[in-house]
Amino acid sequence: MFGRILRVCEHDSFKRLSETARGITFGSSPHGEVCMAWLRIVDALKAPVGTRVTIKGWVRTRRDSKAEGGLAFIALHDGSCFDTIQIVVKGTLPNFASEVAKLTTGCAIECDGVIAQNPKGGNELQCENPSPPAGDALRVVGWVEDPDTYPIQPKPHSFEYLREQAHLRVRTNTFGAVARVRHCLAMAVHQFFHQRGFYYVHTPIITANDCEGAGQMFKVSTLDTMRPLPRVAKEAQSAEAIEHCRDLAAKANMPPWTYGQVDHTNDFFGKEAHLTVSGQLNVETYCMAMSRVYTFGPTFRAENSNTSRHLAEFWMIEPEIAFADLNDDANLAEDMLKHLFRTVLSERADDMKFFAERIEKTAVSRLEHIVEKPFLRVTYTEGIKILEGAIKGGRKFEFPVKWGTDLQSEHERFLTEEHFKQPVILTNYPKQIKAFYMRLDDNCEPDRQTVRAMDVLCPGIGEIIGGSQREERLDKLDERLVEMGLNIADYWWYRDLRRYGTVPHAGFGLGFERIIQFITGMQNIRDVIPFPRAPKQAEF
RNA sequence: UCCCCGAUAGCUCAAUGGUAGAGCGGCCGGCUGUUAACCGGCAGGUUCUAGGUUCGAGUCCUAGUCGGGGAGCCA
Repeated sequence: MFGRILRVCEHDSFKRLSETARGITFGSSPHGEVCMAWLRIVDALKAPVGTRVTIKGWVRTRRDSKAEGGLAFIALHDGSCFDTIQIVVKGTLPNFASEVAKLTTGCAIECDGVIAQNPKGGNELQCENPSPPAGDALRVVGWVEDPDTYPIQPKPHSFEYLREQAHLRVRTNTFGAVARVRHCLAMAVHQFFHQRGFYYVHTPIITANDCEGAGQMFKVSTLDTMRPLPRVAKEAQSAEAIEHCRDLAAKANMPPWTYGQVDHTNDFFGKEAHLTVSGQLNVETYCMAMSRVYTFGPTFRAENSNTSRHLAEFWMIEPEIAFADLNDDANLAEDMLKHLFRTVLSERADDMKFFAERIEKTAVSRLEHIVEKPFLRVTYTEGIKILEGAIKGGRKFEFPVKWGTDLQSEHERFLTEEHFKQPVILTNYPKQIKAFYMRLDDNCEPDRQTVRAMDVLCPGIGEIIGGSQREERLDKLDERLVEMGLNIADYWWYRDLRRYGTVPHAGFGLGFERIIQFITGMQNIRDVIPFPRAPKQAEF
């Protein structure tokens, strides 16, 4: 009767249905029975014509026709792919006038029907009651209570507006596509490292190191800072007075002030604690035993940054490789980026096609272009020469170009967007503008000392990766700590790595949201993370 | 944090200091295997907040809040 039907017959288990639907095979049932399987839309769009299935999802649009005694066309999405499936509902359904005709954008429905060929090509679902009838073929699972004020309409919304509707914006095609691409990339990151023998290390989110030194940190404390602070007046500070103050504070779970400073001895960790700004220092310890490791987790920066490329909470990927130098590090970064690009092009072709059509014309073509040829590698010093040459040629920059100073955004963008027009790995920066743990280059001119650092610059985004070979020599590391005014004692366990079996090693940090931005062409970083955290922004 | 721009119907935007408008969406009707459908009608407003200038402020001034772009910090 139905030509081809599902071989499997599942009814009520969400999990079993989903698993079954993935590996479903189609063909004639030996018993001729009618089976109703819940298919995700991605599978329904590929199912053979005549297959009888159930589909569940949310209405994107509904249009009506008076033809054939009344028809309703519903575009349904369920997140399984970019495309919606069209449900064609016959006017003969008992609940057609009472329910189907009243469906609006956002309603949740499930419908039974038969896969059919759409006159314009592709699959659609003919929703009709089975014979004999066994309940309504289209069932409304959840109504939209007031269609007039439902925030997501079937029309282009501004990203700024949708940011204020972050709990609903994933129902739009853009944010659905971003969510699938984000997932695809996260899986591809793990796949890339796993295939190359890296171990995934869960570095801590809370840290009591005050030595991370990468900008402003969020404080983590259980002290009740809402209460008045017992404090000892400067002129009355005696040992007894301070002790008394500490007692009071300990009993009240308050942060006592002594000598004008918060005393954290009563705090949860007994010392000042923060949210991590990087897993690098911790993951280096695992690198010195496991050889190839990486972290992939949330990272927090309390900087008051209001830009399209910064978040207060973002996800960072930080590999660390032992017995390796800066060149190995750059190779790893290049291989990883190319793996991510290839994976997203093949696994999320539907979403990438959308980004290329509606968000950024070159979204697909530039990735295809990039994976085909090696990244350029240029030293900082060569980069400066190129910039100086451009200035001589009449190019104007707001900031001066001078060896020994950090490159400004405009300089980086000039190199990657105008001069090379492709990703560039810039290496060997002057030591005074880089972190203490980066390895000093050998054989430098005395007044032009550089470190084995690298930045990967991409058109449109700027710096997407920052990395370096680490200083593995204890004496050199200590010199750098002192030079930068850091307290050597605070770094005791990090220094131990250089005392016990030290080896050359290297690593980098990749901002996960920035790579998603680069791939999708989404201009604001707040639109590539589900619930962005930024200054004055933590509503959801 | 600094510089610039903005805030008007559910959404996107108009409106010379002088009666608050359109498109989309919603509702009603027409047409239609439609698919960002189309055609007609209806409803929908404390013009971000608080002050000020003016006979009169959506419009000008001051402050604030929020949003956007750029910069710094970085990933």
